[in-house]
Amino acid sequence: MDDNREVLEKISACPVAYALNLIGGKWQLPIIWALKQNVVLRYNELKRKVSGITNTMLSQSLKELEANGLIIRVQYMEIPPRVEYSLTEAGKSLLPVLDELAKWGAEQMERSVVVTDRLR
Amino acid sequence: MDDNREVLEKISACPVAYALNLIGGKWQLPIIWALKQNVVLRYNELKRKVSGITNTMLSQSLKELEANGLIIRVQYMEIPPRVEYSLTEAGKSLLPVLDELAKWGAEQMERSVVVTDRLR
DNA sequence: CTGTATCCGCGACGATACTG
DNA sequence: CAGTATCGTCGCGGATACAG
Repeated sequence: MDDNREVLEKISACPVAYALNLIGGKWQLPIIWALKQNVVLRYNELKRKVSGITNTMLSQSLKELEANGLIIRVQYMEIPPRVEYSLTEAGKSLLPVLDELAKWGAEQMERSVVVTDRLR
Repeated sequence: MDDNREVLEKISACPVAYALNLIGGKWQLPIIWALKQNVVLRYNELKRKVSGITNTMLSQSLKELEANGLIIRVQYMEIPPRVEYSLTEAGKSLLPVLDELAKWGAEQMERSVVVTDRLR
């Protein structure tokens, strides 16, 4: 808990770092993107929409996003099980920012056709 | 070169991914942030401003940023050597977006004081 | 002063199998 | 259907030494 405070103080220095902490992971944005288009998605639907993601990563990323208050997980007590994911208000509030970033990205794409790389 | 096209098409699907490709590295934003404050910085000045960065990473990140057209490297033929880094127009055009992201990050910080984590 | 070269540890991530 | 458990690998990034 004291560790946490230290870390927080470090991050406080830069809200951007904090933001990247929430959505900087490899799959966070793809997931949010999918939820933007579809509003509500089940686990397997997400797995299909977010191309290339594995169970491990999807499950883990969803947990992080939920813990950070960006998505909501609703579980129905049925058989077979059904779980639905959607964006919280906080999650939705990110969308305009994402659009800004996308706009900038698009501008950059026009400028230089060559990617230097860092494609994980 | 054909590889590159393939990759580009993949990234084209999402300008955000393209953007993160340019500035999603661990040190890209800290470096840009430093250059925002100081306009022009020498190698060792950057190393001091960007706390925690190593030679390997600074050098590498600078190369990527330059190759992507976000910063300019000016080398003076003197002894001892002097090299100055600064933002290009493209680099500066990122700053408003960064501010937006920072604003969002700040909002999120207020909402939840607890970081779930993903602190690289 | 401004980097490059080398070596290496560790954590992110993936594949696969399995469970409630 | 919706995940968890386990294990392996891969490469990012750090430390250190050295070069122009």
